[in-house]
Amino acid sequence: MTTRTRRTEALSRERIVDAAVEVLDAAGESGLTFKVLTERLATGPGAIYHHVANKGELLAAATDAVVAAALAVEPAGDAPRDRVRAVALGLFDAIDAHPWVAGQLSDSSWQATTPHILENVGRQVGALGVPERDWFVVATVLVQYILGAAAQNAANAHVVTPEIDRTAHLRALARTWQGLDADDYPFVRAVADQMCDHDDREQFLTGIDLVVAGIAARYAG
Amino acid sequence: MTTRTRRTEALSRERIVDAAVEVLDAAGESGLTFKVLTERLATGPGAIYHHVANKGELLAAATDAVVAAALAVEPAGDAPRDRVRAVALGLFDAIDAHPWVAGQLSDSSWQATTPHILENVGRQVGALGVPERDWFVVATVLVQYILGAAAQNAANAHVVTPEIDRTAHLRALARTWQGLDADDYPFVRAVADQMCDHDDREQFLTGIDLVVAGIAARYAG
DNA sequence: TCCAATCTTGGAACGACATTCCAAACGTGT
DNA sequence: ACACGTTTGGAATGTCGTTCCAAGATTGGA
Repeated sequence: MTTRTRRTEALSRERIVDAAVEVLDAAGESGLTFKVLTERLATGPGAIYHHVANKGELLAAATDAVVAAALAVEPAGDAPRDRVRAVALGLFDAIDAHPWVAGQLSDSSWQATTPHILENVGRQVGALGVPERDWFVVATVLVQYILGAAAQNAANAHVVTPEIDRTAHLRALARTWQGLDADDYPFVRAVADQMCDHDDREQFLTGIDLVVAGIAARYAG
Repeated sequence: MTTRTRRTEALSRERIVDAAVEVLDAAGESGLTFKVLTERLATGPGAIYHHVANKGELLAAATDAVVAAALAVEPAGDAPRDRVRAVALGLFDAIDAHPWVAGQLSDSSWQATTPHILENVGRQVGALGVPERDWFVVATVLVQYILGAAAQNAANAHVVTPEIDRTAHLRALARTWQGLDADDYPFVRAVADQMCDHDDREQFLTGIDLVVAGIAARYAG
């Protein structure tokens, strides 16, 4: 027999990443420091650095853990449109629940996760009637929209922690938009009220449907 | 007369933001420190803090400056589709030239720039045949795709500074994708070659066309 | 069972950073 | 010429990521 148990549960890369995710969820990206991590794991910095190269790698691993969990659930539904929606919503909700993930999307180190996402989205693309030579372009466009919309939603949601404040915040923002210069911002002033009433998830799904409709239109018989 | 000239050109918020943009372009987000900023402006930290609240505000102001410059050019062309493409490409190229902007998109402090972008994109939406009650949803979807695609492109481009390395890097990445598990990643393996040959700008425009096509399909006749 | 080789741990120390504080220098209005 | 508010720049502070090293724990072989 090789290893049984230790006095305290053994420190491992997985345990460190799990703790990092919990800290990030609770305190955001700026809340993840080696100080709180050592306190939570009851150890020292040196021990952590023995399992993780640096903070960037830790952030990337945490991001990967969240994304992998979101992609683990099989998309339900028969129609390719429904399956695309399911995968997209899974990612959207994951980033909404872990807003710090959005900040990692523009960092290059996380790009190891890209194939994982592309695979899950891409599988639905073929069923959508797209010829194989356009698979990459179409799947990538979908991924770009999904991650872009999720990231911006996370940025908006980041402002208001308590759920109740959302309405008040949107109302205040709408007033700001209404107060913009009438010559410079006619469009923004016109849609200020719509912004106030919109639902983030519904809006996201509308975007997915729009892109899917564009794909269907282009590759229709 | 109030102020004429000083020994050295007076320090101002604008001069600080301009210097910050130059440093960010040259050294990236991690390269912008108060040390290099004080050296470049030949002053001390206290002087800078008298014009700027903190580093976050400075980053937001730099982002705003870049975005505002990109939106300043009037979109040419008659067809709404061409005008949408012009605005989108302007933002895409701006973020491509200043990759650090992508990292700010998921930060909430920059959101003061959102109306500016939404206005320029939204103006084209009405001409696309979208009824006024859907203006906000459709315009927002477009903005989300534009910023999401540009951000991911910036993340990819960030890896390779010299232009020549791009081909080699893509080829190596394609080999990695080919080597993935055949059962878990059939789609990614199938599109690895397409990924290798694609052009970023062209791919981006295809995405724009796809979304515009979806809009046209939904609101046709 | 004991020993040496190796892996793992955690605390101390370091350099870089954002930010604050303050005293001197500057310009303005009287 | 004088007093007052503004602007400046350097010194000082606390936090952070990271490195280093000596002690502790574990493993495989004699």
